[in-house]
Amino acid sequence: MQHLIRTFKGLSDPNRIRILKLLEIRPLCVCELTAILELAPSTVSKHLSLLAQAGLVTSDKSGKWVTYSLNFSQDEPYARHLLPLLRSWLQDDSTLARDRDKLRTIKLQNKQAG
Amino acid sequence: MQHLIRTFKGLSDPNRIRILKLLEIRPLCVCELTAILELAPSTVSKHLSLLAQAGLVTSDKSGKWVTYSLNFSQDEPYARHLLPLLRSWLQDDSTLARDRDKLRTIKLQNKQAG
DNA sequence: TTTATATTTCGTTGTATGACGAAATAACGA
DNA sequence: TCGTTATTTCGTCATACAACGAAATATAAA
Repeated sequence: MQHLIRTFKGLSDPNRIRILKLLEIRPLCVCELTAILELAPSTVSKHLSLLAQAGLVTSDKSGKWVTYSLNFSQDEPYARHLLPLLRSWLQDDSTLARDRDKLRTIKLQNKQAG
Repeated sequence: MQHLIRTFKGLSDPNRIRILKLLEIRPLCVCELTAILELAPSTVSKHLSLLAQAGLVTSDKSGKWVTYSLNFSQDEPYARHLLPLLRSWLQDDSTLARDRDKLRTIKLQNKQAG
């Protein structure tokens, strides 16, 4: 029960939904998400930590960056069922569309910087 | 977005999950749920109000009683997809099993009283 | 009509949550 | 090494939420 509650709580915040909808596109590091959401890095990190505890995302550290991805693992049946539903929902949301636009810009900046 | 958040918040409390899992068995009035959950009637009423706002349940007043049911209406796609998932989950939870037992007892009491 | 039952609304209280900034930790680059 | 960048942890603050009891409303029963 507790884990299911944690999972639903993970899905119960608009900024966490924005994060999950961005991770549908590709895995992202905290700094990319921070730039798109325009929240403090500590805030984004906290959200990601909650999503990880809920089993909705996994993290992978490589060098300076911690990359977060959607978690479709067998070990997390709740996430495994809910993430595909979430993918099918909110396809016309304007905030999420703007976030996707911002992701494209940020990607470009990264390529220029790298 | 807001409605999806409301729906997930509706699912983010253990007592509301208990209510939904009881409504899987049959529609129930506030007083039956109050007796099973052993919470104040005002608390149960508040939970049901939140669940109704989330589109997860509907209410039907007849005489003294207000009966709540799971909402599988076309108008509520989130509930329509999430309630069947919830039905498939938590099948071995001991608190929920005790709640189901209590429902059987309460039903008997009602029959004796009526 | 009066009483009892069912439900909701309102006000209060303690706890949980989301936001931030400051500071600690880790790894890269000059 | 030293500074920069990325990330997390900690402390704080304002708001949201779950619980209760008291009171208001509505219906049934005596």
